[in-house]
Amino acid sequence: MSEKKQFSISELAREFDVTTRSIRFYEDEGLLHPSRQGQTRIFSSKDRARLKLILRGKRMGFSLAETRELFDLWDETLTGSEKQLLKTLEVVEHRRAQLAQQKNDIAMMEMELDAHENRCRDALEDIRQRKQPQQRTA
Amino acid sequence: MSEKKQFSISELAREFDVTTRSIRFYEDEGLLHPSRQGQTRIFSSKDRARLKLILRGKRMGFSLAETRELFDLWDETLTGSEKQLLKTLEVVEHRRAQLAQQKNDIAMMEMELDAHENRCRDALEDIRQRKQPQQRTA
DNA sequence: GCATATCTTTACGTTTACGTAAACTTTAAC
DNA sequence: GTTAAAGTTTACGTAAACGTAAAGATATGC
Repeated sequence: MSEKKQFSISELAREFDVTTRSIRFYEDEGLLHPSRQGQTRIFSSKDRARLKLILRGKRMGFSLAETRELFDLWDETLTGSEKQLLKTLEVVEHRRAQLAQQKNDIAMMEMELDAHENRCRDALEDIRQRKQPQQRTA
Repeated sequence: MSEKKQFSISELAREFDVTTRSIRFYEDEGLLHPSRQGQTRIFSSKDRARLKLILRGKRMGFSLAETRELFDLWDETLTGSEKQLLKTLEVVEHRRAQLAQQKNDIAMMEMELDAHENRCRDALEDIRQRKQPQQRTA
């Protein structure tokens, strides 16, 4: 079914454009748990998926600690007590709120980019027509 | 028109829940340019707006350097050469791509949160009914 | 059998974004 | 006139997330 089940550290590094140092660091921090063949790390497709999630988290501005918190919660889901599960639901709600905030932030920023792009194009027009920049109606 | 035009450092710190240290740091890094009354910093409503943007950038995972790049570009728009303006448009496009990626990331994450919340609720049901966790159909 | 490539561990260095403390000035209150 | 509150500069400290270099094991090609 799946494309491949095992990966070397440099394969993953190439695929996701990160250094091997980073991958080893993520393991040290408890975000990845590759198995070993002798001394050499063997990464499963689950590790690969997790690496993808780590990098997505980084793009979203999450710290490694935050991403690890999520990983730990997911892992707990099968074995957790009622109390743990309830706490998980709280964390999930908190993340949702964060995402809502981020969506808002993105929308605002997009509007600003639109506005500034327009100003920029106007300024370009003025330059190209060798006109003095005119006062435009807001 | 505007609510207020001048702010002390601690007023801004309270309003946005940051430390004065951070605000001074942002000034050192060239992100804020308060005027001075003697030795004391006086922040304008423009500074206040910028501080808001800095913090929004942080929520979105931008570094201070990235936010400063935007500020500098905006400031350049009025005085910039054609070449500078064209470069600005490039940067704007790049930011748009980033935002598109982030929106994608957020959508994925929301789906995962949904899935995990459901799993979590199922597990809770099982516990509350003192049943053995059954194999559910995927 | 020796070079090359890929892997390993260990460890110190670096950047970013502040925290924290010390020492001092200025303004307001009593 | 001195105590308290808010401001200042200077400077060392710190956590996160790696970079970078050293020194060595392991396998593969020629």
